[in-house]
Amino acid sequence: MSAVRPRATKDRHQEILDAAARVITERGLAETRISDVADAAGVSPGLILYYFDSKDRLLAEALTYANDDFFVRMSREIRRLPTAKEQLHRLIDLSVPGYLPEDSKLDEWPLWMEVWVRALRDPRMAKDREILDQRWRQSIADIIRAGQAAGEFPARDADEIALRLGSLIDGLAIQVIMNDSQVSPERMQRACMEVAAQEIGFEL
Amino acid sequence: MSAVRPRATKDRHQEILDAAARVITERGLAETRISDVADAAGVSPGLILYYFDSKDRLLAEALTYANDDFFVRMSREIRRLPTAKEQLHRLIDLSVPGYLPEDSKLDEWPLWMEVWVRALRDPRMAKDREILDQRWRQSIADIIRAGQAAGEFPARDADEIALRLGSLIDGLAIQVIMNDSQVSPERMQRACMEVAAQEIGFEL
DNA sequence: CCGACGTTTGAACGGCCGGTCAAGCCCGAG
DNA sequence: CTCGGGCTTGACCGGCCGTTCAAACGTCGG
Repeated sequence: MSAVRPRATKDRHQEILDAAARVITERGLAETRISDVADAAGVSPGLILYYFDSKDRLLAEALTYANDDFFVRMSREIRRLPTAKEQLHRLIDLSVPGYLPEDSKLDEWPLWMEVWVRALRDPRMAKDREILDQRWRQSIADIIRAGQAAGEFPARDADEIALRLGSLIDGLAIQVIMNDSQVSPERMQRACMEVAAQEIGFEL
Repeated sequence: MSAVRPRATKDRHQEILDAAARVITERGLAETRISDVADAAGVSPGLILYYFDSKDRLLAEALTYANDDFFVRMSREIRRLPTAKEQLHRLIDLSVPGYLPEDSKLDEWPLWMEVWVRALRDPRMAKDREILDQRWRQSIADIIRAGQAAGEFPARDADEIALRLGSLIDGLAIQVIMNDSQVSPERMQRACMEVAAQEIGFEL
């Protein structure tokens, strides 16, 4: 049946991408071998190269795929919440590494950092990174604008605030992920909420 | 003469570390080969391993060495300025990639990002990173405290502000370094100064 | 039951690169 | 001038890993 083959193929594709993302998360991009991915996916090494042109392409695809996936999940979850303030609160909580009890969800921050490093020299990855980052800022800005339109927040430059808040989250997340003894997840969460309240103009 | 040999040895050591830092900056940690460093230093590949135990050790040392060096240079330059406000201004300007006309000074941000990625799995590097990061926050906090003691700034929690400002700088620098079309060096500089003024409590 | 084709395997190849080493070089001491 | 010991070289080794490939497998259509 020709209708089942393409779907099976697509599944294999994604299975391998998932496995690759998992391996990269735990071993790091530089230490990830094709055979590691094969093991994680439960297939033979040869099959990896049957579905992907090269190791480099596979890893690059895995990085953007995983981050894109995280973003989609976050957006879907946030859209359910009624008020802008709650949405923002949730976005921050989801961004703090280790703050919420993760249900077997791989941490996206290490993958993000690999994207950064790779994007420095890989133009294709640089383009993907910029798109993902713009979406990230955009989604923050959209929440702020929605809150302003609903009268929740006073009128201010949403894009500028989104840039600052998003960058602050990035910078803090780096330290939290490194287990910095001075920057606990709780402290990061609090700092983000306070800055958000102050910049956007709402009460905590 | 036994007094001259140790100095020559130390020079060679540093020459190689410098060369390694340069190579890592332009090729990336993962793509840096021993022979690249040898070429950059103008010596033979064998000599690299005469001075360093292994490639891994060399690269790890080079990363912390270069970042430490940058930090020392920044501190020295800042200490010359008379007021806390000027010091802060200078610190921000120096932190914005590509904002000041660089005089043949290698950009430390790509090296920082390599440190982050490596620190995720290398405990020794993790320790060095935390120390460097603490110094970074500390130096911001010290400037703020000095300004408060001098009556330049109102009394607030200097450590908390330093954490926020430092993290904001990190997060913004990432995007600037990636040549993000929405985040120019000028925009980063302005955002940092405005946040600093607002958080610390001074007029621009 | 057969043939065909997409999928999967794992052995084998080949290049690359970290690390070793024996040999020379340089320079100062005696 | 000669000796000695660090310093430097570059050829070489060995293993690792990305990639290739021929063979096998399984499934579906006829």
